[in-house]
Amino acid sequence: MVTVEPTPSRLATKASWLISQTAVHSRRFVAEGFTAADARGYHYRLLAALEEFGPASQAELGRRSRMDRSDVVAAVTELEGQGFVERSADPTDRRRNTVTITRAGTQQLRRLDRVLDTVQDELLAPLSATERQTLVALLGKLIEHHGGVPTS
Amino acid sequence: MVTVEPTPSRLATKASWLISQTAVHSRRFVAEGFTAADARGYHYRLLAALEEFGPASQAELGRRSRMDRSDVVAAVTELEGQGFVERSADPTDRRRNTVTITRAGTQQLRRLDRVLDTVQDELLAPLSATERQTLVALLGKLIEHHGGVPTS
DNA sequence: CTCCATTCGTTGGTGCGGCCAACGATAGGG
DNA sequence: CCCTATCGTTGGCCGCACCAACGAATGGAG
Repeated sequence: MVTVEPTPSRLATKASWLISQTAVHSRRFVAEGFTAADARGYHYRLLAALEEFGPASQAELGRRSRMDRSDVVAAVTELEGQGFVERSADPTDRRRNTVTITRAGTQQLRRLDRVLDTVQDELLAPLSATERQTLVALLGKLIEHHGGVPTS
Repeated sequence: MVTVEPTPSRLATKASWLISQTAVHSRRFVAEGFTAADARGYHYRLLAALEEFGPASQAELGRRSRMDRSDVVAAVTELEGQGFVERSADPTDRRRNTVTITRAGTQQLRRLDRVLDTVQDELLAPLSATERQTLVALLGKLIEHHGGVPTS
């Protein structure tokens, strides 16, 4: 069956645009939920990395969560101010700061996790469960290919 | 069959992160190709809208290409400086500027189109033709749902 | 015909995410 | 011991998206 579509607006054929545009919507949703929790994307990424892989130096954190060292500085400072992480001097290497997630930080992480789950539902609303899985799988494949996820 | 995966790194389960991250890669590719052509994302969107729907006022252009009026001003000014569009006073409404794409502008659009096709291939490299179609379809569905594409 | 609300172009500013250059301090291998 | 690499930090830049406000112009209601 050939359905005549209303001209797919050339943009709609460009994956790069589709992805960027979807990211815009996603960011909007995330921003809404996160500002309510007084957090930003970087915060979640740092907290998640800390919980998954344990305390680490800031440089190491940057590698794990794919952030620039300088951005880690700012984010850690903010998280520290909120009491979600602690900076301590690394005794074995005085160049390093060991960053540790606090109890409150773990709680914040849980909070943000819930926010992201809500976002998930809003963002993927028009997709069936199967489609959602497919989308996540495809995107995962892409990211895996392009530099991959910090998995160790 | 149960394959033991290396712990999907909680981030990899968050669609919002997957999308944002994929967008980052996409943006990087696009930026590479576009800076070579001395263009930016906004430029493509404007040129594409102009070619598809014809000359329009800046406000109208903003609606078509989902940009803020103020950003349209800047982008049109740049495109005008490059000779890709022309600003002319609308005789029927002196508030409006009628923006028209030039011959050179159309050529630039073709150029950028080719760039985006190249980006497409790099970005979607790990996906089969079928998977690419699926991905595009799913993303299209999402965008359609959230505000949709400027199709008229 | 006179108001009033609306639209348009424009200016200027905000925020996030991502990046780069440079610095002083420290570590560590040749 | 020197040289290179790493670490934290500062300061800056870019792209994209968005908002507030302004004067100029429009158009409809009374």
